[in-house]
Amino acid sequence: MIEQRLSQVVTQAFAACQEAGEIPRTVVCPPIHLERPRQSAHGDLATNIALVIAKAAKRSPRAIAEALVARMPSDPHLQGVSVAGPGFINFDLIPTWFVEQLTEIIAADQRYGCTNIHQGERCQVEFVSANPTGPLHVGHGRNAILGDVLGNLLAAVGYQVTKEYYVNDTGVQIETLGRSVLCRLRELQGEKAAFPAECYQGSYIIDIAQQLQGDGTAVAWQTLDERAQSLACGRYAADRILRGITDDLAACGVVHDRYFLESALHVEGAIPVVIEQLRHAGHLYEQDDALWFRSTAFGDDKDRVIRKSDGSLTYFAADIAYHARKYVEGFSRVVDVLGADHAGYVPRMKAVVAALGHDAGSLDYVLTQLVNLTRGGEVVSMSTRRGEYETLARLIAEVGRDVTRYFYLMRSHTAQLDFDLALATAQTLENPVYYVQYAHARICSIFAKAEATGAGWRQRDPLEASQLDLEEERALARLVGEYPGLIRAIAEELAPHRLTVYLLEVARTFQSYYTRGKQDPRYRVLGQALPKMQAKLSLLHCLRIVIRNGLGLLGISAPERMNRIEGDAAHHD
RNA sequence: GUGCCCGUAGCUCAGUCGGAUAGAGCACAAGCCUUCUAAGCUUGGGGUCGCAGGUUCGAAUCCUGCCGGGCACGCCA
Repeated sequence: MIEQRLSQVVTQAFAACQEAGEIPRTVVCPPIHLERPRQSAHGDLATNIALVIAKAAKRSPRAIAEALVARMPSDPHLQGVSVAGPGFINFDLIPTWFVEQLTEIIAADQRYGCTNIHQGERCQVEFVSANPTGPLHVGHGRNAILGDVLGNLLAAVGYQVTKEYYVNDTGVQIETLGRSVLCRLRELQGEKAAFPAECYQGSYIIDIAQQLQGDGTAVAWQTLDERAQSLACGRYAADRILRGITDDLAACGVVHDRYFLESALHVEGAIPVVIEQLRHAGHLYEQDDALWFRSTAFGDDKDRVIRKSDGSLTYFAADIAYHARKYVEGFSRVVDVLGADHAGYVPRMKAVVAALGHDAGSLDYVLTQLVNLTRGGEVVSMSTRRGEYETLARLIAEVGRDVTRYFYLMRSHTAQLDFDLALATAQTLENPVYYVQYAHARICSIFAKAEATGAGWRQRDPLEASQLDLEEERALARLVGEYPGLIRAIAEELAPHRLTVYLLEVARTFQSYYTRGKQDPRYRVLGQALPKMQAKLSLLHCLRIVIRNGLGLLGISAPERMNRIEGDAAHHD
């Protein structure tokens, strides 16, 4: 907030310098980058603009900085501006600069951090989209949580977001699924045959076969021929598995707005239509009896087959129609969250979007790297074939929703993630998610106490700036003021892990401040003269808002009290 | 072989658009509870930012080449 204000001040100074001929008119004013210097001696905020434009302006950075400072309009929040080092401009703020900001935070409340910069734009986030041939495993979990939070973040900057799951409910894999179930069914009926190696080996297939037999469905299908039975089994199993997936996702707090079935594309006849469209635009050609899409014209490594020489369509063909449909539906921005093993798919899909006449930049791919699930240092196998993998459902049951989500979000999605179950469960006391939640609970507890003593927080009272005179309080105020800018940046970069880093810093700064109250009464909130307590409570309320809203975007609860965990008693010996 | 991701403290990882003396947690060492939750806090040790060049006022960050780990390279999905 203060950053916006100061960047305007700098922009005005820049314009004034150009007016005065101190900066050539050919130099474009870059985005003003204001940062919090590591050392307090370097002011409250600093900008490097003079260093950035020095070369283009053909003047020394220091000279430019001096000129900018000389022509800088005054601002009531500034008490000093200086040029330092190679040409940084350091800003010293008046001690009470943050008061308006706190007032604004309290007024914005639940909406604090949300902006409307993308108002009126529709965005679709497609994620999970796992084939309904088996339960979700921990790799899908990362995709699910990341996609869910990206959706929340994009909504926070104004997009009208739709969270979507694309279901491949046709094709080879569903046929294999049907055959797998049918084979297990035959086994249950006493037939003796080796279970095919290419079929799904997991025990859930047997469960489905048992259910089929148990509810009499299998009997009704006995009049059908082999292929029809297999197809029926496939549909039945896919439907059941998809329902299981939906349940597992719900257990993680992930709910999609829509499940879009691939079969719907076939029913609509959407694929021939989009093929015609591409052919018309000259992006297709026939070769070796197959139909090709000239994706190399848009930067792909090689052209891609849409219709195989045997006349059948590729998976890619359906996906083209699916993506074309997204734009027809009115989404101006599309985000697909995929596993990194599908990275090779990105150039051809962007090529499709471009070939259809859209900006390829409107389609973003977020690729999640591998998740290594370990338990006490040992890698847990995730082979679907052998059916030994660790399911997401089991992870949630064992670790819990909040911890699971936080762990997935803690690391950049561009890096592989080691998810240590032993750490997530056994070391709950040092778990960062509890640390952040605890900060929230502690603040709530202080408010409850204030209420109980009859001197509760009165929101309507004006905040008296002079009452917040501690350095730590200014640091906290500055931190919560950075929140909206951070959300904007994170939504732009599609990098939610930065929010966990930020929340941890907020929690840490608060915990440190809080604990000083044990020794130093000035740091205590309760028991102060009324105006001071009111001011401190207002600050704490802002902290509470930021933690609550931040955790909310992450889909993690912000409890008002934390129940003690067994084993903590050791600390009191 | 080609493309993408990763390499930062003993371990797990942050590090924004190139910025001032590279950070946190865990682990280790020493302290702090009559008071708003000690699930906490304070202090300390610990670094060839994989290696070598380059770009420039300045590089963990950008470029090139290597080394190491992962993933992908189909008329499969």
